[in-house]
Amino acid sequence: MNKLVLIDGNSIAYRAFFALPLLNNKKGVYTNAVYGFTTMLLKVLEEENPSHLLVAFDAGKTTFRHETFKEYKSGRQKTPGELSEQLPLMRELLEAFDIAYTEVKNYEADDIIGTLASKAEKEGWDVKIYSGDKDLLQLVSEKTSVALTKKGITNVETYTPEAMQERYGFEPARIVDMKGLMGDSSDNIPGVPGVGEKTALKLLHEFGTIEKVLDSIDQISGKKMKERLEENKEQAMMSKQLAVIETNAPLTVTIEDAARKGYNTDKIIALFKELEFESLLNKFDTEEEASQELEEIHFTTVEKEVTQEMLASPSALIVEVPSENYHEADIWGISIVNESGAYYISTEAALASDAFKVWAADPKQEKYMADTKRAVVALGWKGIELAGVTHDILIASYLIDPSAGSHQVADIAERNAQKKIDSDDAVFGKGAKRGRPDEDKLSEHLVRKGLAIFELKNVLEKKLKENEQFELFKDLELPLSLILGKMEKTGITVDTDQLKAMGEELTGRLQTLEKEIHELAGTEFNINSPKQLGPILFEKLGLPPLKKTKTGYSTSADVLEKLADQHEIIPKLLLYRQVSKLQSTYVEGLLKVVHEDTHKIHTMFNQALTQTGRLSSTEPNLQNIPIRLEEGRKIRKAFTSSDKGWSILAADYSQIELRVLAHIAGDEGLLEAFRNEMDVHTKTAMDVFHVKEEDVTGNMRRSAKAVNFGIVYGISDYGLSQSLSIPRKEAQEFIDRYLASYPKVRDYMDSIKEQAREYGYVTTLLNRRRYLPEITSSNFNRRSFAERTAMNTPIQGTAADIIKKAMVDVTHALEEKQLESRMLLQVHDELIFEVPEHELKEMEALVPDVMARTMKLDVPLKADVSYGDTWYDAK
DNA sequence: GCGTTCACGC
DNA sequence: GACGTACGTGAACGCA
Repeated sequence: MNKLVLIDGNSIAYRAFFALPLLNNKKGVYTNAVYGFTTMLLKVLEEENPSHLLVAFDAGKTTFRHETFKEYKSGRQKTPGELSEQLPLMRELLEAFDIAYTEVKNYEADDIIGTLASKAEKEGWDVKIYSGDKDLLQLVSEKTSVALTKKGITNVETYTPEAMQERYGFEPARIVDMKGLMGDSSDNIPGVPGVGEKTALKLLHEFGTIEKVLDSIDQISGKKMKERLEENKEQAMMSKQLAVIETNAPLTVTIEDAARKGYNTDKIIALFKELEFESLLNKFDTEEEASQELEEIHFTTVEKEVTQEMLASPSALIVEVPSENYHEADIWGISIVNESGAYYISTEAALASDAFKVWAADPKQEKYMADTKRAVVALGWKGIELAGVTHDILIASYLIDPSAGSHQVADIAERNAQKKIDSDDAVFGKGAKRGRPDEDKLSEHLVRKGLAIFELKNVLEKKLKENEQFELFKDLELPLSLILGKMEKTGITVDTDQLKAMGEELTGRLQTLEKEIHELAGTEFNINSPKQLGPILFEKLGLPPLKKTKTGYSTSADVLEKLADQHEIIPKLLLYRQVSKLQSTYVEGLLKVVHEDTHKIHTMFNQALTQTGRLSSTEPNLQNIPIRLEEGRKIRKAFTSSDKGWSILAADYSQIELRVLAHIAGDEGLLEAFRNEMDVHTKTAMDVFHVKEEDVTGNMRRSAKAVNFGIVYGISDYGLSQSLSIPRKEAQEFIDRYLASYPKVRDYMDSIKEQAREYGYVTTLLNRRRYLPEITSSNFNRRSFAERTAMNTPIQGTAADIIKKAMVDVTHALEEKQLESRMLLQVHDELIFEVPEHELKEMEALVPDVMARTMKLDVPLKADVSYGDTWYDAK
């Protein structure tokens, strides 16, 4: 059976354009709409596998509809230039795919689709239409279905006559009646003023068609509504007429012209390459990838003895640790590149060589690396010291542009030197397929990476200096990477018996809760599945669904909390969620990663990931161990010191972000609060609500705290309204009052946005940089997000700068004073140590002092400190 | 394997 | 009208 797919080209392009960030290729050509259109096209080809396929485009500005109504589509914002320049590219793409497309003067894409669909139906074909425009729904029939884009581009909702009935309660042809009543502001179709979707549906359900509605005006309730309908009879009829899709447009193409042909892979690859659609290329470019374009290289393979000649300074050094987790990990091989040559050294040869070990540990022997921490930790586990690293391209690349998705050698090379080398994934395979390649392939790849580093070092160093980021790189991030490596390798001791005991208790409670919940629900189901839980709460038990997700009902905690007193099951569900989170993520999750013999956990800090300069922590994440609820906080009892008689000491910055804000903005009110060591949320409440300290109520302080939180994290009025459960308008009022109270903060917010628009990026106190290309976006949401980011990043990023510097300073202080205490963790504004008893008093004074003095701001920095036997007790 | 939903921290 | 709202990581589910 023939199957014709018709795509509304302009509509899909429009959707794609707004759904995706403004991508462009190296030549500066915008590609996001073409990209989105392409992904949609590929999905259609794969899922529908149609025998016939055609893309319809709108032609020109005027259509036959303008004869009926000359204002048709007037007032519509003109298509952004960034989008219109992509339309020709879409045609190029369709030609490469050898897919039919057409446009017809005086007609819209809708009419072409309507005409072809009607012809195909008459031939008995199946038809499917893809668009973002609801008008097309009038074409739905037993033979024709319409897929409307929902969210993004490839996420569609398909309408059949049954689905129409379910959604609208009427047959497809009534869509035009609905539009006749409602109008359509985007097409400038007037309809009947005051009638929206709800009223239109009500009227149509009652009377059937627009004509019948207008014939029965006297039966309609509401004086105002009667008047409106009476006054706008003609306008309504005209609006309906405008909405009707022409199914007999004069076409030059026939449905047979839409027959699919095989496409030309070479053309597609060439176009994808030009547009830089890397991810899509893989689908077509299976064989070609290989090393054919790579430059020729020469190197020496060392299986036995490492000679002095190979160990020059400076050298690029690759220590290949291929597994994601580098603790106690295999090293596949080593390469060294320097003035004397390029060498691949087998791991065995290197580790057996005293010369190599001495060179590696010699701080005077300069090394350039990519991901120093990975190598330092992996070598550290094998008892080999590494020092003298003076450049790390991973860190340099991250500082130059944290938003660059990958900082792998191959990607850095491509971005910064147009130098082509294979990615690790291409050489080693990824996921389940990853494995050690044969020795020739491995050695060549490692040497290529070494050569790339040797070249890239100069390029990146130059960029860092241009950006005034060289000090940030050299004095902060590079030393920090070694410090982090040491912390990771040291690890933190976990009392597994304690964890296991907690696990058993939690299991018991979960079983009881599960039984109770099933009884209250009257049926057994998987409580962990929102998909199963939703229908039970909102259908079976009849609770009101307050929020929806794209796949069904939302059952998140904030929804459940609002329903807490409506059904006994709700508090039990909330408790179940809380307990099962503790069980799965924290008890079971942590036990899985505790080292059997040492009882230690070794996390990995990612130093080159966040857009703000913060660290992140994985396998496990030790930056989100529970603290707010007592129940969860007990997990911290399992984190202990590694030696008897030692303590866990924690020091955390007090309100570091707000202090940074006070400093950057120079706002007297805020500065005063900190200089006088006031409770900053109370102070904010006083200033925002214009009351005396003693008149600040709990609620005022709570609101003030939420606003401060919002300022620190850059949330929107929407975000604030969510956190305070108040209408968005009130949230906006809070923000306005805040800014009125702190005028210098308002000035800062304005000037930082201006700076972002002018330079395209914002910076922190230590010149960390974040680019914000969307600050000039014509899309409100994109632009707003970029603006909030512009305001927030200097605050959060400077706070990150400060604690990172404190870590370097503390490390130096520990060395200088020859203390045995060890730094174990960083949690954004907090440092955790293990401390022997005889150093406790000294550390208690030293750490907060170093933290406070690490940077001089216009406000004092303050750190609080505490200690105890476990992390729990350090409170 | 991958996307979605939920929940933890700052 | 689009559209989705601070940043991260991880677990479980359910689809492919």
